[in-house]
Amino acid sequence: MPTLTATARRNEARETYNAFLATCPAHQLLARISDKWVSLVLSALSNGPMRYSDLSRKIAGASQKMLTQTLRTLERDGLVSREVTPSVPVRVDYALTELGASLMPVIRAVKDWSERNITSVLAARQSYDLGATSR
Amino acid sequence: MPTLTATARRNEARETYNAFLATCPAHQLLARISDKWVSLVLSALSNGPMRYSDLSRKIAGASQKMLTQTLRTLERDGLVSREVTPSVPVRVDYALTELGASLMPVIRAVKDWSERNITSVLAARQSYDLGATSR
DNA sequence: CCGCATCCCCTTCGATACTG
DNA sequence: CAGTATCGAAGGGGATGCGG
Repeated sequence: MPTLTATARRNEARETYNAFLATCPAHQLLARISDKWVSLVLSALSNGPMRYSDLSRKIAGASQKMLTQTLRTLERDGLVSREVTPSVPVRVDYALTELGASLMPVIRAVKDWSERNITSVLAARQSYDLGATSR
Repeated sequence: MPTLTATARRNEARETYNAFLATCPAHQLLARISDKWVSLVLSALSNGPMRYSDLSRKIAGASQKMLTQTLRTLERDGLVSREVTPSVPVRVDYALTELGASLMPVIRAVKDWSERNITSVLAARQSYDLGATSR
């Protein structure tokens, strides 16, 4: 049954490939920084440390849950630091670590490319969509 | 009822913010290139044009559906070109456009940063997870 | 003030089968 | 060879309420 073996081989190839992807540094980190809220949080913190509530106000689109979750993963990855002041009420300050700061130029590069080329992309989309309707 | 108005204001703030995000070039394009398969497809094509089946073999982890979908959006955004040769059987070639090629340095920058700093990130994770278990 | 836990929707993605 | 169509499972993310 050649069909079965072909399918089996495809599955095996996929597994192998995905295992490779899981250990690929570039891909892991791309996945991190491309998270919907990560770039916004890092950008906000690039101007200096902020309290949780400040971030919450600044990044109004994020739910509490997403903001906390994002900050946790960033802390875990050593990109931001978290300092708790056990006063009443509690105060928590977040700041970019050195590692986090070193990532900013990369984020800026993405941003720069985007702003330079967004018009081309938008034009391409319009032209593509036009072709679709006339078909 | 102050609670209600507070909630209402948060919702309004969120909507405004999300509307802003939807029109933000940097965010739109970050979302594009950060798609799981986009960087892989672009990297594969950076060595020269490839046929659909070649891409499918090279990027073994992607399902047919995802590969096609990815190629469609990239074509729509003007980052890759799609050329159909109506022979029997059909032959379709994909290639990077000039715009797509101009994006490669940015992708390379992300990759370079990742490879330089992955050890730091991994170390940070380990230390973070250690602290959690001992707590 | 900060954050965790629960519930629930709704999108996303893989598997499979079918067309030109 | 190069897709398209449909279905079902899985998980992201919001709303809400409680705890320190």
